Amino acid sequence: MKAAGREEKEVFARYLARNRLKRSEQREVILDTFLRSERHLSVDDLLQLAQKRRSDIGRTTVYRTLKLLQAAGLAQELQLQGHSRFERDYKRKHHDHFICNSCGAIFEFSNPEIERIQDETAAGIGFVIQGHRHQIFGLCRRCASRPAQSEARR
Amino acid sequence: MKAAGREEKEVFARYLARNRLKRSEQREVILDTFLRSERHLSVDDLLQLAQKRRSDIGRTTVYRTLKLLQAAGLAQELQLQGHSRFERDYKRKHHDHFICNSCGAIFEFSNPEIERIQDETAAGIGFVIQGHRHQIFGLCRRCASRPAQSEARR
DNA sequence: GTTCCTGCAAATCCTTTGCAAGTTC
DNA sequence: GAACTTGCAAAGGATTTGCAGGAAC
Repeated sequence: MKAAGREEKEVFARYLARNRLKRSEQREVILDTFLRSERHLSVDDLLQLAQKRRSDIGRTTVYRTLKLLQAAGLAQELQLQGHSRFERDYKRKHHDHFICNSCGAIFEFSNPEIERIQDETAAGIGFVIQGHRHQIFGLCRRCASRPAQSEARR
Repeated sequence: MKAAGREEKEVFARYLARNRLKRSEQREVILDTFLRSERHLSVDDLLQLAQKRRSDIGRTTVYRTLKLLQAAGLAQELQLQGHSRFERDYKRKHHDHFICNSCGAIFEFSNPEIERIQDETAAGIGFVIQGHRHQIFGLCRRCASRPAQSEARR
């Protein structure tokens, strides 16, 4: 696989150009790593994966690059309980999350009905929606069926 | 007003007894302050209000007491963007929140339809719901109507 | 008296910032 | 060469923990 997220890379390049920022190998490695991962990555996950490819990448750069990716509309931050995770955001339709308290797995879901009700409720009180966060915690099928076993990995 | 949350105070007393914990004036002041406030308090809000009544109450004690209140089912933590706020939880029906990005105001709402859809969606993937968080960010009616004015207070 | 509480200071955890050296344009 | 990046170390902010003295039971 060579073209992992070609479109996103172009978007990023344009974003950098538009803001008179420079490309760098670190940024490219981080973005490519981010795009190749399907999971919902924590900063540490991303740092470790990126370091496999270029061991001198610093945590600071990962933080900074993630900020850029968010600004460019490529990544979205998921603020969970104590920490954050990041997921791809480019051309993805809006969705919410189920999060397993036991194994940490994250499942996405979306429901237009819920969105509609939200919009209507907001309109009812004159509230202008700019964003929202809808997370459902509990046990995934696997963890629910094998009760008191492994604890969270977080 | 004398009986602010009499029921909750009893619940707390029972919680302490059941866990072989002791009562203290600090805990009582903090709980009473918490119960008298209608707002969604931050730790600092609560600390300041409590200190008006007993100036030597420490921030640490507020944190610790809030933990107890949550364990006793009296308070619930609302994890917002960077910080947390706490609201009463005893015998309150479940609800979600609209949060104004500009003035920080918090409005509650609840909608059984949304809950139902959540439950059904969860059932569909064998997910056992233990809790959820549904927050909608944006501008409240007041802030939406007077555009670029005051910034968040947070 | 024993056990629990409290406040302070120190320690954590996660994230951001200052800065000197290295890169990109 | 000017402007931007990087990694490190230090700084921040929120919350937790260790501990000695004080209160509750």
